[in-house]
Amino acid sequence: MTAKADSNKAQERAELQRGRILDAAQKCFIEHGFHAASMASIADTAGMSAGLIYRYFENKSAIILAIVDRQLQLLREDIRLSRRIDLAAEMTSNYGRACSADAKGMNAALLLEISAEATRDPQIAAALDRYDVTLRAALVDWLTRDPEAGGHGLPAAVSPDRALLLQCLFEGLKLRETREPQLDRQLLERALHYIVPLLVKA
Amino acid sequence: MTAKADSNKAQERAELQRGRILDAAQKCFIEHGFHAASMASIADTAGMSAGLIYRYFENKSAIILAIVDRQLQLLREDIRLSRRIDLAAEMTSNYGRACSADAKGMNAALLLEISAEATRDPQIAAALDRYDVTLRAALVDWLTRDPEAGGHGLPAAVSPDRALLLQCLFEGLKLRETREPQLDRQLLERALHYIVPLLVKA
Amino acid sequence: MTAKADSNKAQERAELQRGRILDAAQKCFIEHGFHAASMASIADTAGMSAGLIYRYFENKSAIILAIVDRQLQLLREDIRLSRRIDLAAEMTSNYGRACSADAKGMNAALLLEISAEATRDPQIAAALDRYDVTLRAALVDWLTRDPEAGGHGLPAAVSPDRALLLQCLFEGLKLRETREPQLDRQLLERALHYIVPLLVKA
Amino acid sequence: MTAKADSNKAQERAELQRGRILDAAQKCFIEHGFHAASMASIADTAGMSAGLIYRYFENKSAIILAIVDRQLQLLREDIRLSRRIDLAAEMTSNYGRACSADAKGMNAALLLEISAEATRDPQIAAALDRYDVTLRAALVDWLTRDPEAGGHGLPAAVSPDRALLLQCLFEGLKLRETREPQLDRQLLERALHYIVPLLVKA
DNA sequence: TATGAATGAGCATTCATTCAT
DNA sequence: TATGAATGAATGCTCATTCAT
Repeated sequence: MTAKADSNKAQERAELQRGRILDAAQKCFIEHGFHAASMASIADTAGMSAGLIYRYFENKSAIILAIVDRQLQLLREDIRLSRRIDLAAEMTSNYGRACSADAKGMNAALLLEISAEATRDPQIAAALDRYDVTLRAALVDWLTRDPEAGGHGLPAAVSPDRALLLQCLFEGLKLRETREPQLDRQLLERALHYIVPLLVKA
Repeated sequence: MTAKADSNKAQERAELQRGRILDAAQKCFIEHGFHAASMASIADTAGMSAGLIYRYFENKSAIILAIVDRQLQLLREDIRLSRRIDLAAEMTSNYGRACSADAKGMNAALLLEISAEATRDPQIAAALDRYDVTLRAALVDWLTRDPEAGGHGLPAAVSPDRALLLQCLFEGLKLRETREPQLDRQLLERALHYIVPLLVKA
Repeated sequence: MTAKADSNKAQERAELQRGRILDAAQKCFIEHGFHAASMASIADTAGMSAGLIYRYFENKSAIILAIVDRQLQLLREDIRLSRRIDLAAEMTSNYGRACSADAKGMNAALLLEISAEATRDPQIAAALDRYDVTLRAALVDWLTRDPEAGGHGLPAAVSPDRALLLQCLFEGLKLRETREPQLDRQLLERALHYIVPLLVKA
Repeated sequence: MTAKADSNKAQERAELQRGRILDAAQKCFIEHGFHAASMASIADTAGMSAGLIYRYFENKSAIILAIVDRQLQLLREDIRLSRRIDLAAEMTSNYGRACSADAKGMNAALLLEISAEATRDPQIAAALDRYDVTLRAALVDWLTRDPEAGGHGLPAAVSPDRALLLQCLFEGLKLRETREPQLDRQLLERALHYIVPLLVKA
């Protein structure tokens, strides 16, 4: 089964290369923005020739889209709603994480770039929309579900309001991350510990 | 004093031209983003030649900066905190206003573009920061001030927390505008009428 | 009427520039072929920057198409069928004219390039087809028309055959031009003076 | 003699591979032209890797040259002049044959491509010239030779004229094939049956 | 003041060719 | 023998900016 093993190895390597490219691209996109980042700079950052990138991605748009998908996945994981958690504490500890230009990890600046680009690129808008819809549904479910099932037992009529507010708060906080990465954590924690309980309780 | 009159007239005209250019630029920036919008398209939209723009602005960056300044001014005027207003109602009615590509009025997409650009351009970051600081101070003052003076009489220890939350809410709402311009206003109003009082009351 | 005069002058200049570009392009296309000729080489030959070409032509294809149109126009003028002419003598004297890489004038090598490209590019094929149809119709008319009207009075049933043969001979001769530009003119004249009369006579 | 046998086998295999490559290349050249056809597409069509091609051909030019040689060989075989044949009928039945993109058989589009390229590439021009000279000599011989020896017994002074005309007719017809592959065969046959006898008879 | 022709650097992308495996 | 990853130069094209008019 050498052939099969070889094919596996090749695919593995391909996936590795795609990863290298995406990491580099993310760095560049954060540093310069989607449009201002050049393929040359991405190639340079990835330590490969510009031409090689096109073996792994059809074009620049495909890279952007892949980054968007990866970021939205991370964003989704940013809020874990399986059980009754201390959302305020979680949001506080998430604040500013990966705000620097590291390649992996959800990045606030990138969310802005994505959101801005979504107002023009329908594909990105669609990806964001998919994310929005799933997240909102998960929030509503989490708020409505019985406390014994890890939910908050809110009346179904109220949950959508609260879900919307939570989402706005969450995104407003992400935006703020880019402006005040050094924001006082105690202030933040106090504020969130005041408002979040009021949002998840009847 | 013909000379002085002429000079006044000239300056007036110059200011008018700058306005035309900024209006056109804003339209283009909203439609294509800062980097993708070309000077040619701005000139075209403004109904003048590309070369002429350079008589009024040193380069494209200068236009971007001027747009940022103008937008922040508008944003500042968007929230009037002189007296106790129904903030929830105001925020609801503001939602989606000027979301279309008209030149005047704060535009949500443009705020995103500006915020994204601020993570790279120090001058824009500084402008945003100036705006942030003023707004936060005004909020804190408004929350702390005596009710008789149009404030909410919150304890000075609490106001900063609430001000931060209000700002996050504002901005999260702005971001949401770009994603769900058709959001149900009744849902939005209900949600805001729930949360805003919790933020401005002790 | 300075405005009108200026506009005229500008258009005149634009037409002049287009001409310069087409001349340069033709030279390059003859020398390297449609695909191998680079925009840079065309710009260089035309003595202008590459970017400027795009003010006058949308893209490379548009230049190729313009060249094709110009060449077919010249080809059309190569055969004048208004009266009974000595076609053999005319074809002989046309042979090899403008075979060198000069910019103006029908060029045999370019006809080959055009014909080859027509097998792939539908727009070029359409242009060639238009040319073919008009030429064939003109030939048929010329052959069928009454001798008193400058025609050859051939029966209508025969003219299409002869027109086809004349066209093949004409194009075969063009192809030969590229292979034997130094072909003995006396040999050519003798041959044509033998066959052409047999083609235009009943 | 295992070594010798092995060597024979190897050479045989090499020749086979070269054939595969040429067939694929021809298909690609017809479809896209010499310059627009990529080595990758040739490799793909041949069902092998791009790198392997370079074991059998030094570079792309070498492939083009090999194709030219092979095509001229086929063209040479296309016209059998050993005996008095019905040339008109043969030309008619040949018309449009192999016009499709099959690998074997002379292809009209490819002849155009070759002829066009010959105006630039001296090696291709030389190959074409060799072909021209042989064909012309064969035609002259065929026309001059005694009818009893399968010729047409034309005076030696006339044969060169007729040979030239025949060649122009052949090639003009090849060019026409690319433009009117659906040309009415009856029209064509009638036309050729009129002109060919005039060319081979005194 | 105003134009728009002109430039030149930069962009995304392609492709013949090489080479480690 | 055969692969296909990798390179690097070249290509068509765009665009901020300048400048003669």
